[in-house]
Amino acid sequence: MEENYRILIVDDEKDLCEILQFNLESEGFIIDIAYSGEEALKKDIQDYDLILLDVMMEGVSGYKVANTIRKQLKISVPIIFLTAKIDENDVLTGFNVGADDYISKPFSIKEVVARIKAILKRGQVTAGESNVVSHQDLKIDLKKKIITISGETINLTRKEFEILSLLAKNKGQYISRDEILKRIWKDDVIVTERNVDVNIARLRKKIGDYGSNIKGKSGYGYCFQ
Amino acid sequence: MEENYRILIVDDEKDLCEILQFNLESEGFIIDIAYSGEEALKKDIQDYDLILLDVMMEGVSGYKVANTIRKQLKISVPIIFLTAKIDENDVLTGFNVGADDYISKPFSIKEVVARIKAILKRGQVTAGESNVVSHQDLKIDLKKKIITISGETINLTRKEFEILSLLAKNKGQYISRDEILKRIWKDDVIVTERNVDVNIARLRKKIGDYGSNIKGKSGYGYCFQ
DNA sequence: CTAAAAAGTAATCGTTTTGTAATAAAAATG
DNA sequence: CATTTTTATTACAAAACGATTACTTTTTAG
Repeated sequence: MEENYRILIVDDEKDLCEILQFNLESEGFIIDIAYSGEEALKKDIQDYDLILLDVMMEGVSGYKVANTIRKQLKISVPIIFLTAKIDENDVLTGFNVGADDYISKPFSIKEVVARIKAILKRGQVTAGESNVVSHQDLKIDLKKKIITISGETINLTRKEFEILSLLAKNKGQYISRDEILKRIWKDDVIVTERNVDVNIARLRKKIGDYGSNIKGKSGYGYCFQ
Repeated sequence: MEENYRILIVDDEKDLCEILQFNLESEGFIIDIAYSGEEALKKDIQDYDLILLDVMMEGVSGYKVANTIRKQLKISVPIIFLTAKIDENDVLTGFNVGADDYISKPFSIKEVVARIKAILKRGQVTAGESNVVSHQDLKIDLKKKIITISGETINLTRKEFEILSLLAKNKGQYISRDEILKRIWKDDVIVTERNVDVNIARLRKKIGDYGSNIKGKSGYGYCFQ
């Protein structure tokens, strides 16, 4: 594991934190610690590659932290829950807030390391593949989230970018407004389908000549070609 | 999992649906939900890569849904049954109607995800490519919802496309107007049977020479041959 | 806290699709 | 073969759909 992954440990048991820190650091990870939920949320979550999160903490619980990270901060960093509970219901709650794994205390350090590596590896594979979609002079860098036309950067908003990416990734195929909403807006908020239209219009304007590459067809949706 | 697989969850337990939805979405799947068998059959089954189907539902049961998908709609999308029953007989019935897997409640989310991935991986070859029905030079891409004649795209409206697909999927078989209405118009609106005629006429015109492949027979309905 | 940017809403207008009804043509029936 | 029933076609009307605009709310960043 050559890359130096950053891991945030969130647990109010100081001793446990230190044991984890020591072992994970000797595995080459960069460790940061928060001793409470409140403290964790003050960190720049974006900066970490993985979070080890204790479920049972005074004040803001681990579930609450995870929920905030997912629903409010909208960060998809992998989360591994640490818990003393072994109840099936808890496992469900954990997954409910988007946990990537669930380790019950007491656990062996080996196990924790193995799971962390498994998850980080999993993310790497998908990260590795090509992340630039291009069509003639229009290039979409899916990872950097920028598009360029003849090398010149076009300033798109997040939604505009997502829509263009989605359409470009499915070149030649019509995608319904409903599907676009489902895939880009998820169900964070309930918005009208007109919203898609409006964003398409803004997008078309911004990408100039390429605007006409986005076709709309009654009853089918939009298509990039 | 880079490709965005679409999964339809059919279950009348709303909570369970949501847990599944949340977790599968965080795995990168695109989720759609139907809270009953009836609702499921109104969806465009063709659009999904996999269906998670509860067996025990009020009204139209999971078995019935699966049966309709296989026998009537003639769609070979993978189906995973979800069930509280652990009776061996039920397992048999499930596989009988073409289930690809069978998961008993209560199940862990992990298990569900693992099985879904296994099935999608298995069917990778077919899942990626689009489902095409062809007759000589006329090709109907059921997923992209496009028809081409000698490679040239023919512009069909949604209803026209649906009718042609239905007839082509049941090549050589007469389908009554009543049946066509039931399958394509569902019971959204009540329209006269003449409507079918009109759409057939429009369709025939658009597909040129192939128009004569759509036969009408008094008292029987229409047939593509 | 304020200003700018982004996202969302609503209203309007033009277009496409769909539905209906009238009529002509074809098929079935006796 | 005449009559009734069913089907095909056409023209038109209604409804649904989509693009665009102006405006409001929300979010972001300084």
